[in-house]
Amino acid sequence: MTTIKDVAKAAAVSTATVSAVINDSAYVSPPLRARVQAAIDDLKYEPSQMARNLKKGRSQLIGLVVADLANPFFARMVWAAEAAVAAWGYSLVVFNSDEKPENERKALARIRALSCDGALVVPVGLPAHYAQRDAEGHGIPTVLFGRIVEDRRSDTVTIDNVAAASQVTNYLLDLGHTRIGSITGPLHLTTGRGRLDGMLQAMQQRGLAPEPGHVRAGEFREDVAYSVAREMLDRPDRPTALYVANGVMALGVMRALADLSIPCPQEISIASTDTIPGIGGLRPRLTRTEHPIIEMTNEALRLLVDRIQRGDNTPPRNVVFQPALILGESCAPLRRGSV
Amino acid sequence: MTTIKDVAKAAAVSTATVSAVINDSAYVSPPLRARVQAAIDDLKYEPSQMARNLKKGRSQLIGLVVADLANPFFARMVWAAEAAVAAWGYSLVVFNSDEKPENERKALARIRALSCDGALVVPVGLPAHYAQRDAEGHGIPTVLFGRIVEDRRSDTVTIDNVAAASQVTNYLLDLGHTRIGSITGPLHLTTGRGRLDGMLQAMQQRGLAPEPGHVRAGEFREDVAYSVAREMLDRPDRPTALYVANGVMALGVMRALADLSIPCPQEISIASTDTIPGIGGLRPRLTRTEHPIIEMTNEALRLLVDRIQRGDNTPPRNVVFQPALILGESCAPLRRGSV
DNA sequence: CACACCGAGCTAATCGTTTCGCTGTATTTT
DNA sequence: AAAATACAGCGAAACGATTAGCTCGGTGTG
Repeated sequence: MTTIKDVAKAAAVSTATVSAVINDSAYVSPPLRARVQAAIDDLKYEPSQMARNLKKGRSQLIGLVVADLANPFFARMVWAAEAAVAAWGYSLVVFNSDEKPENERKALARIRALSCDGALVVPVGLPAHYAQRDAEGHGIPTVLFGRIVEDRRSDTVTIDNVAAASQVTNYLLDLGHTRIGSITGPLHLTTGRGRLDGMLQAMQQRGLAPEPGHVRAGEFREDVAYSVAREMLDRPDRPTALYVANGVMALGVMRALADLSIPCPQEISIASTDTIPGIGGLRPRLTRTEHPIIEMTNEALRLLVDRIQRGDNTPPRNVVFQPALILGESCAPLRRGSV
Repeated sequence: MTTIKDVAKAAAVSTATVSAVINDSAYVSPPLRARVQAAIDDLKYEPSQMARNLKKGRSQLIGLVVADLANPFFARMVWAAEAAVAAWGYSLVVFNSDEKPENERKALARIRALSCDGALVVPVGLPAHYAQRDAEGHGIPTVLFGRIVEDRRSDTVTIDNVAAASQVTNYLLDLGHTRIGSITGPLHLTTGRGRLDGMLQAMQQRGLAPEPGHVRAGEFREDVAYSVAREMLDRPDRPTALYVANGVMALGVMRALADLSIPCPQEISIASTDTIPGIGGLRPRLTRTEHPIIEMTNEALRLLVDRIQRGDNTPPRNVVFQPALILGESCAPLRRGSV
């Protein structure tokens, strides 16, 4: 590899001058500058980011830890994040915790070891880890995404899960449904707990409550939702409407309905928070809330870059986004007599 | 941050000894070792990968450049790649070229600047760029994925596109279809060209050829496929069966069918190469080939790590995977009289 | 008893940059 | 004309680690 020294030698100048030329960090007379530039081009010299970063104490790297890369929601987040960090001049190092605290720990350790300038994390739920930013304000700037954990030291960007769920549930209630079931995610996550709570709240406000067997919580996974749905919907006392907590689960439920030959929305109404991008071909189209992943990701990175570049030490900010209800054809008014 | 010097001072030893302890690279007497370890724990010292990498001339980073992060196929590839590189002890830096040569160039430049130890690239098609590995064998080990470009210096991992397409087309032909159309990708890519060729070959072997208006090539995108399909299928002379070149495009076609109220497979048979993971809820289930993304990605990284770790300088290897035909319900035998 | 040898740890050079502070010259100010 | 200021460029010390080579006692051998 050709180094700055080679260039310096070739141009018969000092390395300091070469550095000044490539960084425009000091005045260099035109003729000299030209000579140096010629040497650079000639030797096809490219400065080593590594050495530069070691010296400057930064890495131009941003770590992204998502909870489940197989989930299209997070895949889309990677997409948005890559575009955003590239625009800011950083590169994105991606980690998948797969909902496992142990993996998350490893990822964060790696992020520290690589001296990433910042981290965007979808936490799997154990508060301890994120204390990167310790008491004295040291540590890697971190933004927590999507899920709230007990950490008053990081910025957070989340969605209002309770509102999302109750919005969807209210829609089902407005259609006349009262036997509403739910399939939600892990209750130790705010995305799981909050959505279930929102659903329960909405029903409670109308003096209703779901039947015990109609409330299920599992993992945010297609196959889990599929089996839960098959089991719940195969019984005679099945609900007339079902609230599903996220996009992949909704897909699992639709698959179960197809397999059980239960027509939707004729026999059952399905509504969910979150959806999968690009499945417009799926009929019936899902009634669901849509979450502004891209805006959320951009905002998260804006916060992060703020901290990184401005050494911003103001108290943590917590940005909460609101979901939007999008109507599909997966819900129908309750047919009298089917209760 | 605490450095190796701090630890050395705290333990009253030289930095060499500390280094020996953390790397197990030389014998250190038990008592001294203990003292050093205590100092390390005490100061919560973590060696800086950056400094270490600068010295050792590697970065423990692998760059991944995909052609379209918004495509679930590549999202899944990221998922598989992250897992694989983590298992090998590397971290994954992700780039999206978005099918634009300019972005790809930037990504590769960045990969070089970061001194990534290797690169896995889904090329957008211009051969020049990948000449990282120059004549003298220098440059970053690179594996080209999915698409073939004129570069005899890199390993490649691809799928047999021609076989995939002709397999699918033959299936349609076996069902009696003769008016078969196709919607494929950009013809400058082997994934586009090859699939179209495979389809044409299969027909040719039975003495058939598609009608000119039934052969369309566009981008590998849902919305593009949607509009092409709408246009092609809204006409009276539409084909009785349609071959679609990839998963997202198939989704777009299904959406077009839904919007046009053309029942599938009753009125038209749809078959594709590639599909989208996790859309089992979509009915009818698509008849398609499935591509072993995970195995392909693992294999690609195996090749890459081989080159990196063994400094393997053997001639480039080209691994070609075979797709598997999976039957859904999106195809039906040709109804007599509908030709 | 002198010799070589060995084991345990240290010194210092090195990786490829950036940057502080210096030098020697040229220009301006008094 | 002397003093002050500015300018262009250089030398060398960092950044935080690794590692070749050295030192310095202690042991084993002839």
